[in-house]
Amino acid sequence: MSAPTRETIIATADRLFYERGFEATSFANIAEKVGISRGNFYYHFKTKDEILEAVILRRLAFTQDMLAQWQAEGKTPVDRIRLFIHILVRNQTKIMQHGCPVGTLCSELSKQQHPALAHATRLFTLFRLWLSGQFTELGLTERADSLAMHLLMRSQGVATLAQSFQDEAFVHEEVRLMDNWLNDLIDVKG
Amino acid sequence: MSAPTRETIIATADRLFYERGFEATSFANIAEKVGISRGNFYYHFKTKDEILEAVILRRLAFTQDMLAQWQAEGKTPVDRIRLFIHILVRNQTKIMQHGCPVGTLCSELSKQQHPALAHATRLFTLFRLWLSGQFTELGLTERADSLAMHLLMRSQGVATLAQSFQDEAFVHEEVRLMDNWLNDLIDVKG
DNA sequence: TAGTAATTAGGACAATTGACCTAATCGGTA
DNA sequence: TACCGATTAGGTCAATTGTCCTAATTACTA
Repeated sequence: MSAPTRETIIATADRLFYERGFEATSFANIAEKVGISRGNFYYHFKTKDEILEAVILRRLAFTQDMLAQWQAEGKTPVDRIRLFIHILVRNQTKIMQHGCPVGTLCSELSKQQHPALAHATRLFTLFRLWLSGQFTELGLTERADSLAMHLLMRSQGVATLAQSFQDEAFVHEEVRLMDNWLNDLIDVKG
Repeated sequence: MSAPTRETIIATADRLFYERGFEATSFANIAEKVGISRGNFYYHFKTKDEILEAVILRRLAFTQDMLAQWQAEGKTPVDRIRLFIHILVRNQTKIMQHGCPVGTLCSELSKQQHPALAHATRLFTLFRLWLSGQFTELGLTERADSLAMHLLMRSQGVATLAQSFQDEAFVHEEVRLMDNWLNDLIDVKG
């Protein structure tokens, strides 16, 4: 199996699924962007679900790498949680254009009642468990999972409204509120 | 023009767009559900964008009616804001199945760079202005719009995660937190 | 060099899409 | 009754979809 070609296909599909959505992206679209024939494409992936599966696996791997990097980069749990919060600012342009890669994919798969929804939700779970670990480390063991879900919820809400309203100031304001929320959380604790 | 047929088509399209998404719903799907021929359908709506426009207008009208009813039903601004918060519980089943009707539509139209996105966003704006009015009435004039966006953001986030995780308890917990948030807001003020 | 497996290209397939057309039928009016 | 516009049904159109097949080409090995 030719790793480069296959990897290029997955990377391109990943980008197109994010920018246009899964259903709206066709085999022809991907093949064209990659610069190969549809026949060649079919040699690597028999069905559309198969390429979707590969894209999700790729995203899972990339997400795990990113979380591992945050784990090394942030000196304290609070620093690390802030790294999560600030993806909204770092990826602001893309989020305002296409929303959150995880949220929009899950939403689409859910509507289509697609069996891969469970796999896609695993992406959320990665963040959930990682965030929950940070809160546990802060001594908020019992509330850790709820707090993780709460932060996930807020980032999803910001992404959705940012995509609709195209309002840059709103994103910054909500990120500021999340920072304050985090500060209050450790103030009360300490 | 036959109002009943046309209205039935719009209502059916509205439901299908919500359940399956706009792109994933075809003329044939709608016509079949309504029980008319595709030719008849085309008599009422020339293009797919035309039926989308009609659906958005219908939703705008229904939303305005709902907000007017809340305005009459809630005795205080706080009561009215709570009516908004608790749609998450009242429509929980549908939200867990298909997400928020407004958020998922805007998200899809944004990905397709569909010109009707601006119209769909008007749905958000209706809620935004109405909520902002309630906060203003509470004396929080300067922060009113930010607070409105904040509540919209939270309801969107809850809807997205509820759709992905299918977690009923999470929805109730976040609604409780929103209630507390509202209480704190008026405590600080008073 | 010869041969074999991996890879690629190009086309074909049935099904479905949005769009369009024409003929039939309906309802109310003159 | 005769007429006419409003409504409906059914069929057609080119384009695109996911899927599949076969032949050519490449890369590697004996």
